[in-house]
Amino acid sequence: MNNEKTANKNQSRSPTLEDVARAAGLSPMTVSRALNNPKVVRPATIARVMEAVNVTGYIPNMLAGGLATKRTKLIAVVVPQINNNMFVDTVQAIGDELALRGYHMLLCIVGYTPESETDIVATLLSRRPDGIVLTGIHHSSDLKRIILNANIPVVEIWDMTPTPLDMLIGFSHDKIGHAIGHYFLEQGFTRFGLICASDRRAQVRKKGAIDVLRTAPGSFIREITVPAPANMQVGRSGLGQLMQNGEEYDAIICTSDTLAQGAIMEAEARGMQVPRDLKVIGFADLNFAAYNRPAITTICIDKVKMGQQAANMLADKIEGYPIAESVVDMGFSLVIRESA
Amino acid sequence: MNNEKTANKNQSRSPTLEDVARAAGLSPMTVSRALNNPKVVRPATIARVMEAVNVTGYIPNMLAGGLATKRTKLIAVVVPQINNNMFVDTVQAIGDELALRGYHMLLCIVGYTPESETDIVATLLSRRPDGIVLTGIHHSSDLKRIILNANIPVVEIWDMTPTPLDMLIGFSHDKIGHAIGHYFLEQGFTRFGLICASDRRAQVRKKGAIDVLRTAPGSFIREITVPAPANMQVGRSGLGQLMQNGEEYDAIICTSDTLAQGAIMEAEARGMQVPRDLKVIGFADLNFAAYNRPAITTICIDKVKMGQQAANMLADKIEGYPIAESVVDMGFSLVIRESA
DNA sequence: TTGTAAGCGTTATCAT
DNA sequence: ATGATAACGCTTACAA
Repeated sequence: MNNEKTANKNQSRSPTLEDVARAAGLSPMTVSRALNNPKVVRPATIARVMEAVNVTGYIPNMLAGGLATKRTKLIAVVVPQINNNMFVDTVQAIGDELALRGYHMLLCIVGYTPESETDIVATLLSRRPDGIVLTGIHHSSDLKRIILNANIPVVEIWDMTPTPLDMLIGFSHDKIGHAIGHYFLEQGFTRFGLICASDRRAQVRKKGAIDVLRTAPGSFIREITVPAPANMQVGRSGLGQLMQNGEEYDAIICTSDTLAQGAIMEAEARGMQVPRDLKVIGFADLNFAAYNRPAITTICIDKVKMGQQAANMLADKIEGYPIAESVVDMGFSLVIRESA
Repeated sequence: MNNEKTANKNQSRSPTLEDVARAAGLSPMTVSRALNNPKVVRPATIARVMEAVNVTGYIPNMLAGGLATKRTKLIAVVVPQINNNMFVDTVQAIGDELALRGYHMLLCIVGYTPESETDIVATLLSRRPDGIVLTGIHHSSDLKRIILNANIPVVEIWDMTPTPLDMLIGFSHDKIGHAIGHYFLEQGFTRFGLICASDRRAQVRKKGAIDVLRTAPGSFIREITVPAPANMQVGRSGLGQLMQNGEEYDAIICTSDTLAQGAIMEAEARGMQVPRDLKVIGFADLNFAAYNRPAITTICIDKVKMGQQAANMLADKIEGYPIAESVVDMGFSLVIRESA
């Protein structure tokens, strides 16, 4: 009996290709082909393999597979946060779209000021993902080095630059700031308060707005930075600080809808009415913006589409399809509701 | 010159332990130890290794490592959705806590009615995660079989049963239903409408409430089921349907805050005022509930704590620490605000 | 403290 | 159409 290897193999060790092969009376290689490249194996053989797979309860080991093929069907996704409504739609869209394409999503939530984005990405790369999604375009040179060294497709999202690491889909925070500035200037306002999160992209939006607002003769501009991630409480105290010396404003520009919501609350707590006494504008068109009282005027970006396209750009590149545009500016739209 | 292997190795192939070993003049095994079990190697040797790691730009290959050790430092997380505010706090908490413990999170978003949860989990298991988080306690027998076969720790969340697959942290939907029922009965109401999502857990909450409401003499109860995932629009039309024949209600019970928000809007659109003319209660204490007008009375569960504990139970079990309680009922609290 | 050899479970490649 | 063999990059177990 030459089955010393067969003996005591029915442990809790999970079945391997070899176990399936033995059960089917085939070689492991044939089983592998039946599973991954069925068109090159005889239908009858495939049936035997499937039977054996069911009998054994075989589940492939993608660690071994990935090691051999250098393809993991894994995409790493790096975002600052998901529970503040900013990125969650995009993340879900990425996950959904990747699933359709047969990929899994390794999600890494790093906060707004990761001690070391480089180290985080390095551990992610140790899983040998087939591609990676990065939020934003500002990365350390170390990060750039290791990621280019990894030689995998990258999509940066939520920002805009003509020179991404690899591919990019996003929008221009600077242009958004300009649009907000012009919107208020056209209405003849001159006194502006800005509540800005201590987040690099938020600051660009703020700067863009200020650049425009400054062009108005006799304009009064006061800005304040609050810690990221933004929440309503921080928005309230932001407006409080802007008004602490009795300053009066025509309009308050907030770098997120969450801040805007807080600012509106604070304004009302101080006996003002929005928009009658004060205009407030937010950013991102978060899920509550349309239903707030007053409904929040804001900048809308298509977060779902951004996620879908990011996922597909990655999958396309991984699979060798041509990429029509590797830098995509999705644009944005001003959604005028009640608050401004 | 015995370096035929050394030659033409400076390709774009990413460096391996062997490359580092060669650069450091050590064996691969020593490099491995220096990296993973430094206390058994001489400090001077460690320094040489670190130097070589920097020079080569080495990033470990966890596929190979996991294949050898059968430990992946990967946790699979399965949730229905993240962009409806229901599960996102828990998911973020799981991810954050896992990161602290040195694990990565493989996130799988499956919707409320996955065609085949079993297949989805099977592909997840092919990554050989060290543990898995499942939302809910109702699984097919196939699913149970493959997951028990995989022989890894499992935590089920967001529900309650004395007999989980392995570990469990959640709360009782039935008890929540009861609590809501009693809350309204105590106020002497008799006419109830229920808007329930077509989601198994929501239906249990609904049933729990009805069981209590029925005990009131002369009670009038009307229920309606709306498709999951719930959104505000669906809540609006839900109330519309409940009232389409001119029925009048004292209170509307919604299986989520989102539905409640929609029901409130519809009530107001019909000229009613909440809570004066109609009470509305929701579920989950989603982020907007406290700030809605009127603020939504709801059931609060500690979603963050649930995620943290789920992550830690898993990591503890994986790492061999004892688990104090493998079934944790987190309870819930009734948050009385304005809407009911 | 460091090194050697074998094996983890796949697939690429070459034979048959 | 199927099989044998050698990687893939790491760690376990043992030896030195």
